[in-house]
Amino acid sequence: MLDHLLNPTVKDATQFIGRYKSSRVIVIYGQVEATYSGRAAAQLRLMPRLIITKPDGVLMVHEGYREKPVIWNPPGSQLFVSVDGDVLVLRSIRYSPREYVTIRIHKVYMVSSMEIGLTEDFKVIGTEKDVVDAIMANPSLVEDGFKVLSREYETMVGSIDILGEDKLGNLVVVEVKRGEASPEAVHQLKRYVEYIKGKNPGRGVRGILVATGISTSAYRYLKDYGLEFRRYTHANIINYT
Amino acid sequence: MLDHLLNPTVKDATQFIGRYKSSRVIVIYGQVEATYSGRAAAQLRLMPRLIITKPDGVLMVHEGYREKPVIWNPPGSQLFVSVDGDVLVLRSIRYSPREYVTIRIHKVYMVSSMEIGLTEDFKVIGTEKDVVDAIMANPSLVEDGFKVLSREYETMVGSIDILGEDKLGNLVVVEVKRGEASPEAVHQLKRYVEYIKGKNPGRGVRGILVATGISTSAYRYLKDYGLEFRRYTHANIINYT
DNA sequence: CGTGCCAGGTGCCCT
DNA sequence: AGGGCACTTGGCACG
Repeated sequence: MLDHLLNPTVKDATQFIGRYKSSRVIVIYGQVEATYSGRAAAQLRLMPRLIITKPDGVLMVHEGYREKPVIWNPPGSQLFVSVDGDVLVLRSIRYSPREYVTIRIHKVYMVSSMEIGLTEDFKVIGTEKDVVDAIMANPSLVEDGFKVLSREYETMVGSIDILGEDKLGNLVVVEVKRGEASPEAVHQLKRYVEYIKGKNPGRGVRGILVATGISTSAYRYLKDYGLEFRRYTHANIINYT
Repeated sequence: MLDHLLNPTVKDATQFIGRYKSSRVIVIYGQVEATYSGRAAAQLRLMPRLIITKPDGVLMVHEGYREKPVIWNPPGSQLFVSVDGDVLVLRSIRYSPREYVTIRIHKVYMVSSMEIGLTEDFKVIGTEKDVVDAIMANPSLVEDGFKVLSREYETMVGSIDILGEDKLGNLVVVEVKRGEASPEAVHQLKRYVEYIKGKNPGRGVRGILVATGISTSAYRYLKDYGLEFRRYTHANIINYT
């Protein structure tokens, strides 16, 4: 199930990788230099690093710190293994946009591989969708008397999370953020409100930002624009998901 | 330099991880279940997976596909190792925001570790900063006769990449994007232009979006708003970085 | 396949 | 520590 080679020859390592690269996750500890070129470009000098490949084409070069790889190609890339003298060479091509990663491994300390699956039904709880779902099920989470007219209402300037109506008959644009609302979210809401106002002359239009919190600067914009904020907590929505 | 254990006992694996967790990268192949809770929540049932820890506190649970870990905690988190019967337990705490990852490893196929450094002077070429640098060095990249007045000009609605003046004395707001410009970039530029117009009544104010390309919808907004687009290619700027 | 947008985004720089 | 923003953003759903 788990296969590995310690201090393999270049030839053995090449064979190992060739055998498993399209069906398994492969982990390589090695003395590595690497380059990336495409939309941008970067270069890494020789140093011990960790290489990971996955059967979907993922290629990552990890260093000793940080969560993200320092150089990578995403799923859908194609991996080629070859030998250049004493150096094991991995080349990865991403096709759209065109991006190249070349890894030269001067010394392989270990290469290992195991078949690893994918959690098909993986689900994160507490996403924006969950919040919108909860509001759809219980509109009063926005405010008393709120009625939903439409979800994901498409406009020329983007799609509105929820378009509704308050108890006085005003149109209400609701923008939902799953976390701390940023100024960008306020600008977004303002755009929607202006669009709806333009489409419904003479009718009252309000904008409500629903989020777990809001930054001070975002709150300032919000007030300047005459928009409103409604805080929710996980506890508010958990009963409706 | 490289250390590893094959099919270790829980006790040995625990010792191994405890010994290296604050100084080295550790890779574990194992039969794993995991939970995450914090701003959101998620759960993984027992399955073979790949665990990686780094001395800066990074903890990642990788599956057989995708570039990103399915569950993780970022740098700055703290890792605790313990044993629960026959199960190796990794608990990770991120402090701000408070988030918990718990990994239960029912079978360790292999645990390995190596000291890996960090490329201190790592530099990506072709970022937005590079483009702005190039314009600062050669303002005519924006247009003939363009003069820079200020970089990162701070306004109430965000910071303007470059504020300048054209040969006719109009103020020019320049927004730089390193890739394909999205509608969001156009809205951003529009905000800045409106702000500058408000601050400089009676003065001509233009807005120019500088990017390698622009999406069709973004271009429509741009034209609607009376803004301008200036394409650049990597070749344009490479001489000035 | 591009287009749009959320994400537990992460990382970087600044206050 | 928190704010603001770029990112080779990645990932997903949808036209």
